[in-house]
Amino acid sequence: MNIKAVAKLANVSTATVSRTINGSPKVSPDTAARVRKAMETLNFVLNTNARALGSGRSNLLGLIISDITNPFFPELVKAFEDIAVSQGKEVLIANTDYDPDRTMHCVTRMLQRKVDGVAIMTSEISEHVISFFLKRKIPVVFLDTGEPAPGISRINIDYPAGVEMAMHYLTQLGHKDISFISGPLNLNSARTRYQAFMESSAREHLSAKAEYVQEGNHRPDGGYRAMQRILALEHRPTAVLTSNDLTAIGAMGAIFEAGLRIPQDISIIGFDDIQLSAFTEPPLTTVRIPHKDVARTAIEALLGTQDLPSKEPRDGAQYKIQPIFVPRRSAGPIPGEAHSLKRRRADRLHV
Amino acid sequence: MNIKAVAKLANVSTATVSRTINGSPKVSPDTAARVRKAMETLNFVLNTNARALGSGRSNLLGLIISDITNPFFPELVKAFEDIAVSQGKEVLIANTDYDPDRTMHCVTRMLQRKVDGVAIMTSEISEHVISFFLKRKIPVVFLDTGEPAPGISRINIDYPAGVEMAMHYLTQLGHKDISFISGPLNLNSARTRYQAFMESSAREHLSAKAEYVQEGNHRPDGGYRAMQRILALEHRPTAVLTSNDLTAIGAMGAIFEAGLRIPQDISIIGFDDIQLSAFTEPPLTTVRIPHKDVARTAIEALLGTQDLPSKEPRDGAQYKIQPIFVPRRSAGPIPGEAHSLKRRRADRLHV
DNA sequence: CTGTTAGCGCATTCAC
DNA sequence: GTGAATGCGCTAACAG
Repeated sequence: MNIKAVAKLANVSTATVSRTINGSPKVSPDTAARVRKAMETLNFVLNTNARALGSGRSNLLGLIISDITNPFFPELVKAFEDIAVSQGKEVLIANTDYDPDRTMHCVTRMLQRKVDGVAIMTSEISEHVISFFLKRKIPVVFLDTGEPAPGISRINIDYPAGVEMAMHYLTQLGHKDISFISGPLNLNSARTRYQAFMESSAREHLSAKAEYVQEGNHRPDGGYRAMQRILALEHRPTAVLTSNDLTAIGAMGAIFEAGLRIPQDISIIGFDDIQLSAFTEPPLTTVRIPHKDVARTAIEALLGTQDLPSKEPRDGAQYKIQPIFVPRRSAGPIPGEAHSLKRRRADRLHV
Repeated sequence: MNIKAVAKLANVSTATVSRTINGSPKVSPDTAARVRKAMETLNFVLNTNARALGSGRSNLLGLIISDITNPFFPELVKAFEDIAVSQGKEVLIANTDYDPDRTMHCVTRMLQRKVDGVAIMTSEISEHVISFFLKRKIPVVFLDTGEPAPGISRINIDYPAGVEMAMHYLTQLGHKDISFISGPLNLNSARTRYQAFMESSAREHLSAKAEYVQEGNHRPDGGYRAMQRILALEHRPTAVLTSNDLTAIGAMGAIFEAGLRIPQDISIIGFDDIQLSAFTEPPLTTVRIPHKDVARTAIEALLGTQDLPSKEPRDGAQYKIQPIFVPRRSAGPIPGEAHSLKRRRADRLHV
């Protein structure tokens, strides 16, 4: 059941079948119809491997992420996939699990399958690894860090701005002692957020005690443990900013277990705005990374201007994405002050 | 940079290169070494498309799921992928999004890429669709429903047992008025759990008021809304069982907003045991579906039926997986009773 | 508009 | 052990 069988049944050549499959305009409508009917009756399914081999194009877009288990990524993956499919592309996903060996394996897979482009959404990847793509002239788009270069575009999320929004919100509420629970500091992505916090903290002239910064692991258990350490401090902070929502959720558990209330006793703010954050108790105030924008931008960068309505440059483009502050109920005035919140807050079902 | 270039550099034929790549024992150690060195210096990467075309085998395992955004699935995907990779296979993932059209598209993708087997982890798929795989003798393993058949294995999670454990736990705590928030009842997977509840409810002689069962959507917002409806009832239940953890988390939000306490005023139990469930406040009592077992079993079923010489499709096996009850803190004695919990409960960091 | 032909890169008979 | 030759299913010139 290959193209030849279809050709025979439709009384045409394989070339004509191939043309109708690919929607070539130079096929007469009725032969096309005949071919389509033949495909139908034969239950013909195109062999993508053969097509890729023959044409050189795979119609595959690679997507490398750190850990599918972090809820931020599935949402990103879904958006990426939706847009890719709408552009006639497919997506090959690979998890690095923060492991260099495994990362190399992911890259090899991408190379083996001859992807038309790769979006690298984990910053834990060496420049050496990227060179594998560049040598083969495979477009690369990066999330998070660094400068654009020939053949490689960058999407930078404005972490400093995001952190600044959160910090400003807290200071406005009277907070002066603000803690930070970072991600694993051996990861670039986590360090970026950490540095943004340190800078913002200095800018606001806050007490930057070393013990106010605790390292987590971007998962709830790390946030839980880090928060326990913070709660054990002699001078406890009145607010905590976390490197991602999962960390915040873990931290909230530790706060409740200590018999404290959120936000009356301690305020907490997350980062990412995963779906669940609207449904924690209290709903989590957070800084949203607009994942649909990230996905759209990544695909735009990969495919260039031809296939998408926008007319951005293709090579070495740089995109900056602004996070969005989402005030919910986990952050409030400092204890003892009846500061009334002016800004509208989001509820569970809306923004 | 193909096999031919390697062959030339190593002074051998392409056949020999192919053999050393595939670890054929009939290659002399030192020619193999020479070939490997040549591959190294040329940065040779195998073209998987060509290999699949030439050999007929793709080394790809398909995995069809409903919605990557539901946290249960990433955990499953990860386990599946880990095991597949350890077996020298790769994984092609596809989301149906509960959409029949999109489901058909997923199946087509699998067929096009010539997968060696497919694990279908969504029950929303018609028998007609499966026939596409069976006709091509592609092994299929199903999660959730139905009987095994030639060429198709089934993994059944013992939902009735899981529901029974939860119900028994609640009745033991004195609960008689137990609500259920189902998933979307047009989905088989949701209906299965719903029916298990109804049967268990009848068995325990509980008040099976129609309004005690509310339909959700397996996402937090559905649980939230369904819970609001339940709380508006004149005779409010003392406990709620939900069709999955996400639903439970949404429901908890509604309970708190109504000014009620968990579990003092109302108990709640989830289903799945996603990672986050240990970190809700209070930690969610739930029924765990052991996703690693599911993944391992699925791959076993696929690989076991694959490389067999028989041309007739082998009869599919049937596997039954037992859920595990995970008592945490969201379920307690009925209001007003000082019933003390005998059983040990899991904390946030352990089981 | 349509057919013919020659690869794409690899696995796999067969010979040697 | 190794090499030469054939074909997997499709696309892409090039003719007509």
